[in-house]
Amino acid sequence: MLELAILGLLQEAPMHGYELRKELTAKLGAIRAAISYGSLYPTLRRLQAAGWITEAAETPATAEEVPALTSRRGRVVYTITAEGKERFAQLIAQAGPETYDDTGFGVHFAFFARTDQATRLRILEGRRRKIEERREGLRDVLGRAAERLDAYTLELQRHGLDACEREVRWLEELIANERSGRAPADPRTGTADGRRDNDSPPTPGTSRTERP
Amino acid sequence: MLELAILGLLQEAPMHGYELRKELTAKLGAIRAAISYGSLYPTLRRLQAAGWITEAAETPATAEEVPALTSRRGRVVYTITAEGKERFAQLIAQAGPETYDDTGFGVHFAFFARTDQATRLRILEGRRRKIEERREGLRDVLGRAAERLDAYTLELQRHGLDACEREVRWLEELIANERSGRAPADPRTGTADGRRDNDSPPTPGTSRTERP
DNA sequence: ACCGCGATGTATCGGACCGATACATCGCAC
DNA sequence: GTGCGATGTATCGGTCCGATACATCGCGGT
Repeated sequence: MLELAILGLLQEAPMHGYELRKELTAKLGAIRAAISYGSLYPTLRRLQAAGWITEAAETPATAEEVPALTSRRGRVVYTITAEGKERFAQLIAQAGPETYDDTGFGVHFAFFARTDQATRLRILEGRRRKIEERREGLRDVLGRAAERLDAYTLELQRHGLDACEREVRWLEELIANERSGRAPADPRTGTADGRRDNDSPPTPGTSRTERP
Repeated sequence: MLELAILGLLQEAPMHGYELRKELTAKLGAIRAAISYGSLYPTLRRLQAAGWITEAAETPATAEEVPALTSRRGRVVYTITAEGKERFAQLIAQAGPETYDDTGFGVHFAFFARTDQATRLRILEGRRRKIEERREGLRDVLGRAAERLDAYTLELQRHGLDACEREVRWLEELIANERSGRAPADPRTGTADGRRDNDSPPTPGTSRTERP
């Protein structure tokens, strides 16, 4: 999963580790707390060994100019390679079971702007199916095994069930949006989106159900 | 986390691995998919080594009786020890930072029936604080960095923000419930904390906001 | 003039947990 | 009588996290 996220982010710009982590946190903040360096750096090493990215020590340009003064330590900048871009496309397109778990889905979704519509649809539907299964499991427990569990456990299940139902509804909206008419596209690619004010708003479903 | 969950479950009854996994899945179904045997068995071994639990091969009672016929393979039954119960109480009471992340909180909450009220309150408030921080982070991104992100990523953040707000509200209810007397509002169970077993722990709040 | 301190930055290590896999038994339906 | 799904125990490689260590930079306080 980290591999996919890194490849996706480096496609926007070369970055060094610290920066990468910040961008990762900003992009995936909704689904995971913060990527640990304990996973980030080994993964970067792995990607480099595989040839998907290259790492280059940041040179302060014209090394002749400023020899050792303010020596500009470290700062390894990572750049994605052509093979890396291929790898990213492949990872995006092929959907394993892990594509539909919480983290996997979140990462895939975060890069939907780089994903073709058919794949987007496939992933959204796969996710919906998975959440529906979880929902049924919770309903079963709440129905059949309710008296075996204490009130707190039951409340936890209810809260989880609620979250499932809500997510299914959210996914339904996204799927409907994806099917009828085109979807919100990355403004940078210029496709299907000129202004984003009130004309064919690219924002997916209006899931803003305000509290009464 | 697994350690805590196993200790908690074995306090209700001795079990063998397969059973333990099923109960674990039923109890924690709202927060994690299913515990892997790849974590369960090593953890059981670890707990046994530490003396928190004992394992005993299931004997078909009166081994003399039925010697080798239908030989009743395997089936190692795990039982919690007195030290294990102490360990459980200690783990429940002491709250580290991991107590407030998604999984940690879920597990702690699932055993609130075995947790004293002061600790419950502390955990609920810690969780609320953590979620509020996550919420602020998401608001920041949606406010400040909105134009740097594509529509899908933004939608993901919005959905996450929505979930945060919802959980904070849920926690508020639970906290209020926990504070004002012990036994909340649900079904009239009469005595709140009089009888101690697994019979009728204080039922948490009615967060059942039905959808029209 | 000096110092601390928080942000920036790279990196490793042990441990928790998962997914795949292997293997054996039981009851039951075909 | 045979396959097949549920029950049941167990290991292995790999991903990721949390703690930790260490170094530099710019800034404000004294």
